[in-house]
Amino acid sequence: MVTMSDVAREAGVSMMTVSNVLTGNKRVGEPTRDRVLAAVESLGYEVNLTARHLRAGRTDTVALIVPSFHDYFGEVADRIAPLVEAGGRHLVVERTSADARSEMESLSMPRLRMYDGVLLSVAGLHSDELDRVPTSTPIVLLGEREVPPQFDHVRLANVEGARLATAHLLERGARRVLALGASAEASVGMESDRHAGWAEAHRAAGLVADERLVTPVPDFTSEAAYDAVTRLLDDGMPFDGLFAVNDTVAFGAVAALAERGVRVPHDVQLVGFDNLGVSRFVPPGITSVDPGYDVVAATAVRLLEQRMAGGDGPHEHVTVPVHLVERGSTRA
Amino acid sequence: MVTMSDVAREAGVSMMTVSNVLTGNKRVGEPTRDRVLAAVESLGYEVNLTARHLRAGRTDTVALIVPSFHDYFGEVADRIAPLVEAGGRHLVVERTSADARSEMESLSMPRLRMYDGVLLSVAGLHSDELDRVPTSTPIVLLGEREVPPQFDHVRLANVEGARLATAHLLERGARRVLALGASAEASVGMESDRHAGWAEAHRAAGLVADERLVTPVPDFTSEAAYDAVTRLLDDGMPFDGLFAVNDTVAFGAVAALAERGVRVPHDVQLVGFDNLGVSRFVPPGITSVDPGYDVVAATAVRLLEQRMAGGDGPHEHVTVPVHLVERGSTRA
DNA sequence: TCGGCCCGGATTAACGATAAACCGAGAAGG
DNA sequence: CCTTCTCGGTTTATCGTTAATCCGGGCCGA
Repeated sequence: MVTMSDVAREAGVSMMTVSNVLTGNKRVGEPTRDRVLAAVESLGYEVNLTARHLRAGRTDTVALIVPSFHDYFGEVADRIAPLVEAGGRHLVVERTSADARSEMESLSMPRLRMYDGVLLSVAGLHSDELDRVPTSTPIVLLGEREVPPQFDHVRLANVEGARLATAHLLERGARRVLALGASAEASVGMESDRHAGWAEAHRAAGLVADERLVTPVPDFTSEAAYDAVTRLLDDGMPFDGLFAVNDTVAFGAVAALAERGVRVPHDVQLVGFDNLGVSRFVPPGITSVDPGYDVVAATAVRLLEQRMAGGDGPHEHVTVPVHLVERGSTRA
Repeated sequence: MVTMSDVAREAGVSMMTVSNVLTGNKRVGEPTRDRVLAAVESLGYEVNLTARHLRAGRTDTVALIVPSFHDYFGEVADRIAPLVEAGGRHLVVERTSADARSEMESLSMPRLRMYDGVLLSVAGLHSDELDRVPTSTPIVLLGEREVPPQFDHVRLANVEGARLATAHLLERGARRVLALGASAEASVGMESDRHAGWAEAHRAAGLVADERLVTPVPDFTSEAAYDAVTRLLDDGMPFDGLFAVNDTVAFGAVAALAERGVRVPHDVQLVGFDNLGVSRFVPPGITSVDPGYDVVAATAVRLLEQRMAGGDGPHEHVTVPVHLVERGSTRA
């Protein structure tokens, strides 16, 4: 492997001069620079980033750690990447399994220290587990779980989004609104927040929410949602509105309804959450709560860059506003 | 920052002993090990991976480089991750923009050298550009473009898949099959291969493919597909079958057809390609060519691990077989 | 009883780069 | 004419690990 000292010898200069030419950290005379570049070219030299990182103490790299590359996380990742690059850093994405053990492992200090900063999408971890995550590397948390105060945190307006969605259904005349994937029991997190919003919308409309309409969806997959809705239809459970806690769940519901001949929005109106790219194209177009991806991404990156720049102000906990995007799955 | 030498001092041993305890590379006596571990614990020491990498010459990390985190690439990434982990290495995902400049940059030797191996999904690069990519790091290419022979390469049976899809449509009675997103002109790559399969199926059935049914879709987005199909319908272009070069494109088509009141599969039968997770749930269920994600992932990882293990056999160019998954968008 | 070996551990020497200090020579300034 | 800069470059000292070697002593077989 050709090293910087080979280049230095070839060009008849010191290693520092080669380094300076390559990084541009100090001025180097024109003729010398040319000799160095020629030597680099002829030897095919490429800097060893690992060595640079060790010496410089920076990696110029930010990690985004997500539970999967799908759906919501894919959308977020695609938006975060250019922002990080704009800050002159490189983005890499790592995946945790959704389970806490592996998530904890991804958070092992050795790995985190490889990055100048980390955006961590918290899926499986509880607040007290996060408490033990070391904080010497700047970290910004994303996601709907409760987190300890010593982290910056970006979350969605979950309760508000669910309320918007449900209120929209009620306004359009739905009276029995399924809360698909929601849960009153989950101690804290997306599913309980969205349950709360669902309930709140009912109260605000002077209606009583029927808790029997709260239907769990294991792992929030389309498959599980499909199964759950199919079972409800077979059991004859009456409903004329459906709030899905996310669009992935909504897709399963749409398929189940279509197969049973239940028309959307004629018989059942439906609203999802996340406004995935594909949701607009799933007939009849899924009305969905848009999480403001660009704002989520921009906020997360801004917070992280503040920390990486050495900012040590109080930790921010930002709730990003959401808005409803109306499509064909609810009546005009 | 607490280093290994701090631990060594605290435990009253040499740094090498600490290193050996931590890596397990050499046997260390029970009492000594305990003292070391106690010191590690009490000081909160964590190994510096950057330093380890520099010294050891390995990073135990594999990079998967993809054009975006969406769709096909998300599916592949989710399957590759566990396989790489199973090999005792860590996976990170990097994104290139689809454009060649940025893709070339991601391929800069310095970055590639940070990894023990690289899985590169080739989107924007031409064969002669790839020719200039240095090969000192083991690389396996994924994707449908033509690639130079000095790389291992995993691709799909594109022509065969397109043929399968089109033949299925013809068999089910379709006579004017749109080739949405295909192109006879693209010198080489996914869109021309799939065009070839479309044409081949017609020949095999003794039919003449009407080239006017070949409709380009810029960037292969759902939006562009929606626009293209809408325009065709408005122009009164007759067709009763639709082969979409991928499911993302198919989604756009489905939405356009639904909005214009064209029934699937009654008026137009439709087949996609990629069999994305959501395709099953988009009413009426998208018949799609399944690329055998698990095989793609397993093959790519196997080839890469062979190279990383020092294998220097001839470079393999594997074409993964595909199969058709029938759903409601084509007749039974 | 003695040479050879194994074991647990310490010493030495990098891995490949950069920060910081240093230095000679010409230019600028008083 | 001497001091003080600035410029262009070199020297020195690590960054935090681990591979390779070395070493003392107990144990073994002959």
